[in-house]
Amino acid sequence: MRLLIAEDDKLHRSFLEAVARNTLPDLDELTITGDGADTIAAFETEEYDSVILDLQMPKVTGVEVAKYIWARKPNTKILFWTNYTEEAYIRGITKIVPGAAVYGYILKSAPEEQLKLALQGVFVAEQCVIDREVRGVQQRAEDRLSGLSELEYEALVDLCLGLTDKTIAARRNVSLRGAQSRLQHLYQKLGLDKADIPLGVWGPSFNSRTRAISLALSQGILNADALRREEEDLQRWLRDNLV
Amino acid sequence: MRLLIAEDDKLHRSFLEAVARNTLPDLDELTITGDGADTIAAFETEEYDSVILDLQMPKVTGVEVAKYIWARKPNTKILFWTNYTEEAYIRGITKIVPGAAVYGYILKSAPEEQLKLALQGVFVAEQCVIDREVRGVQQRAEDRLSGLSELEYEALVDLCLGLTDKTIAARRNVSLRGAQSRLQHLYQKLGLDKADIPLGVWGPSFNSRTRAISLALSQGILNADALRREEEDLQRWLRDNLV
DNA sequence: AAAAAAGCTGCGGGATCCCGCAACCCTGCC
DNA sequence: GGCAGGGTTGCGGGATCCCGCAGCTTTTTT
Repeated sequence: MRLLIAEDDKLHRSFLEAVARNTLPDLDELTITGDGADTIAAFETEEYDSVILDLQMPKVTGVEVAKYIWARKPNTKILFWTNYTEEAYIRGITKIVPGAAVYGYILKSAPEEQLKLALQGVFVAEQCVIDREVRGVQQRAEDRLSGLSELEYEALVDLCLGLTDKTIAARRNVSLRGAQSRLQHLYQKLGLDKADIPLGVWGPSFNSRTRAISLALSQGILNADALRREEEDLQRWLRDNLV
Repeated sequence: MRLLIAEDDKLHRSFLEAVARNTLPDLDELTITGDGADTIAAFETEEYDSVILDLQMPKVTGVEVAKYIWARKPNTKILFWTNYTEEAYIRGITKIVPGAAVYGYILKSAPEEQLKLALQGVFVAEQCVIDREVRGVQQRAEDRLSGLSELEYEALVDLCLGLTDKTIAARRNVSLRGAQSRLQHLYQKLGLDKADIPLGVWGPSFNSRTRAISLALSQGILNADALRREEEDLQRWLRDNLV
């Protein structure tokens, strides 16, 4: 068994190494990398069947690394190991996980015992091991009443990047009204129409557009990391469409 | 010497404990807490002259804890120990540090050697020890050309919370035009007028209001944590001003 | 004391946003 | 076939936002 560990915090790194070494008896080879780019580089020169991935790494996210890995070797077993249960990450992962891949999702705050179980479950028994909390978020995201549809999520991203309605329309290939319509649905889903809005005497207290961002952030649907990644996509698109 | 360590990640917790124990010879008492509320509780029952604070803790931030501590015992020595150099935190801290307090600011990513030096510097020699990187951010924030003034920062916060111009005006006790004027300056400072904006054929690509949020987040002027705290202030204000 | 800088304010107007209404696709289902 | 549901589109209008211009006060600088 050949294991690759990608984690930028050195403490967690050595901790993971220690636990892996005495939980996985048939560990032949172990490599450790500190950021996304290194991880991909390592994966290019060597063969690994198992990977532990920290999601928030400088420059290249864990999600992107996973995407890269699965694009090449879809049967690589990946254990995601992260701090928070941000919906943005979970959404990103469930979008790229190939049909019958083996993977796990565990929180850094989980007790060591759980980590050991996850290691064995994913890498030895080849099961999917998803943390309870994470599973909860996943459920909610799939629920089409409380969760956002893919279209609404796209709209949210564009909104948070600071685009105008017109630009959103152009980017997503819909009419102006179409873009506005998506935003409208987004507002509803986020609960912007609800009594959530305490009307003062000065009319409505909130600006839907910016309030939507605020809500999305506080509910963990989006985070700064995810936004940074989306910003790059946007810049690429802008370059290609300057006309 | 009585030391209090507040840190939610258990790995970092034990690491800190180990380093503190063999760097500070005259350590009489050592308490460790895992979140902000506990920290404050501990501080209420016992006396401590030195504290190590993680900034991002669940519920009550390190900044708030520091505020509490310094409000009672201004000569408590505090070492802030955190992951990132978010301007929001730095701004929060420099706002509450009492005149001649002894404190330090060090990054989790710093080598162990630096941590040891900081421990001794702050707790023994009673110097202020500020990490280079952090110092850089601090400088820029104080620079009135690149940094935001307190007023502009307030406007940014209100903007990010999703308020309308009208509500901002009411909250900050200025006229409607006054609020808009602040926003206008904010946009300038953030570089929203610059060539940063690649005009497509569809006119301007960005909505100033939302783009400002995007920029502020990506530049680390604000973060989700800081916003959550501000949201609470806002809710309080809303309650008091429903007329 | 004079000059400069920073901030607040009213006015006005063009651009943008938000959204109800109605019509028109599709797709899937009875 | 019929029919409901999700998504898109055009139209129209009221609310909001953005900002230049000009005048005012306050603070800081010279």
